[in-house]
Amino acid sequence: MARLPVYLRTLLDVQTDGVTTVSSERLAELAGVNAAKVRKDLSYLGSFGTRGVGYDVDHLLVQMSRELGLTRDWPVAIVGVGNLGAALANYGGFGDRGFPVAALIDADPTKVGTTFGGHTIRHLDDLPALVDELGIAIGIIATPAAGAQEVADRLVAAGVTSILNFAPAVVTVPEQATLRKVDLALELQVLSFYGQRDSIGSALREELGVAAAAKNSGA
Amino acid sequence: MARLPVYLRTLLDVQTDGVTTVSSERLAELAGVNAAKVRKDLSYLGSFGTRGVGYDVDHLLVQMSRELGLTRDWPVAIVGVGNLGAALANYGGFGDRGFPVAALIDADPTKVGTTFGGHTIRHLDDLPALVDELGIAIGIIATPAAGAQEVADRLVAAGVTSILNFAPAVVTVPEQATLRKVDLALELQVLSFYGQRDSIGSALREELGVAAAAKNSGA
DNA sequence: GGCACATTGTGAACAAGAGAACAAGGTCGG
DNA sequence: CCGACCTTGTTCTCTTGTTCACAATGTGCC
Repeated sequence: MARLPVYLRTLLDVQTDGVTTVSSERLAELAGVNAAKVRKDLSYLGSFGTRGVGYDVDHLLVQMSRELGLTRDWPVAIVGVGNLGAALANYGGFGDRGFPVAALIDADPTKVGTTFGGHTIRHLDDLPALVDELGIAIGIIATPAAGAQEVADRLVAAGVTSILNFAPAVVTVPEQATLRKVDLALELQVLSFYGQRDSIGSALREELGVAAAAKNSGA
Repeated sequence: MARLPVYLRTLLDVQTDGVTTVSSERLAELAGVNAAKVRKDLSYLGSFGTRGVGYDVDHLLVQMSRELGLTRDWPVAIVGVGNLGAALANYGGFGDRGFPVAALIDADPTKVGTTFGGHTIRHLDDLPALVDELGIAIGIIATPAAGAQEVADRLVAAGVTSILNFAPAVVTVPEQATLRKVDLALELQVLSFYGQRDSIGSALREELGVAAAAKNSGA
């Protein structure tokens, strides 16, 4: 379930506020979803709520962290140290949350060996060794679109079965692996789609208003 | 439909290869989806295919660009010039695709006035003026979680109705606005969830195998 | 100790989305 | 000009996910 992390974050927030129990309704409000959905999602992990009272925040956090596999660190390798890869490597938000950047990888020989953000950039060919050595669990693809599929194949071959793809390309992986994608251009295009609809909406309202009037007067 | 941009990119690829017509089946294969879904999605924009032949790539691209509102540029404002915001500002992938970064905005007085990547950072209070002046159509929230909701409110108040939220927080906007979110930590947590399941899978197989054997021998 | 109240957990209706199958319609070869 | 073939557009079915509603159940008060 992709909603568990949202609940987790919400629970951490209320925990910080000193709250010890929370009802499904309150949690739903804070997480921006339906209360029934919250209860169903939580019941999927087992029954940890007390009827009449709600859920114990600490207990729920423990269970949820365990379910999400957040009781350990998951070392991440970033493949492709271009603009985006460098940005992600610099972005501190990963390590804080249990996903330390353990390796930077590129295929460009002029980049390999240089240091960036405390990491020496390694060559893509070293991937299997790095996986063994550092226990890489997750691979982030930040290459141009053209190289994405090959990188994914190599990651899987090296034993990395969790992949996050930032490249604007369709990538497929064998069933044993998990692939998620973040496509920034796609998000913007979807926004532009809605923006477009809204703006032509206002423009068309007049025109259609006129057309409708004409049609009415015509009929 | 969030799949249109994927089709668009795929069509651009095949166009580059000199292909002039494409069947729904081929398009589906390249886009990684079902052929029936492709036909249904495309028919939603009107009937542009020719039976027995397929879709004309150029024609489809024109129609699709229009539908997605990509016939014009959509100036983007990035709010929050921390690690992530700076990374996004540096990332060239936006401008190329019709989403030029028109403004960098922050609330921190020590950042306001400094220049980054060719843009002078402006204060959040200037937002309405910037929207008028530069025609900002899309706002990107790259602030810490705590400030995200306020920024969203201000964006909407200034007339920006398309918002992309990178902050790890639940943000709500009025119905007239469109909000999409990209949550990097969430993506990693989902991956860790699957990774966890797989690894406990192998660990549990033994244990459950033992347990099952014990149960069998006991019965 | 029992009763009213609050809240969970779940079953059942409902809506949305995906996939398969088929009819309509156009193209190309003869 | 006609027929075989190919591909679209659409309908129908099925699955999946969401929401509603209610019974089960624990808590605190009297």
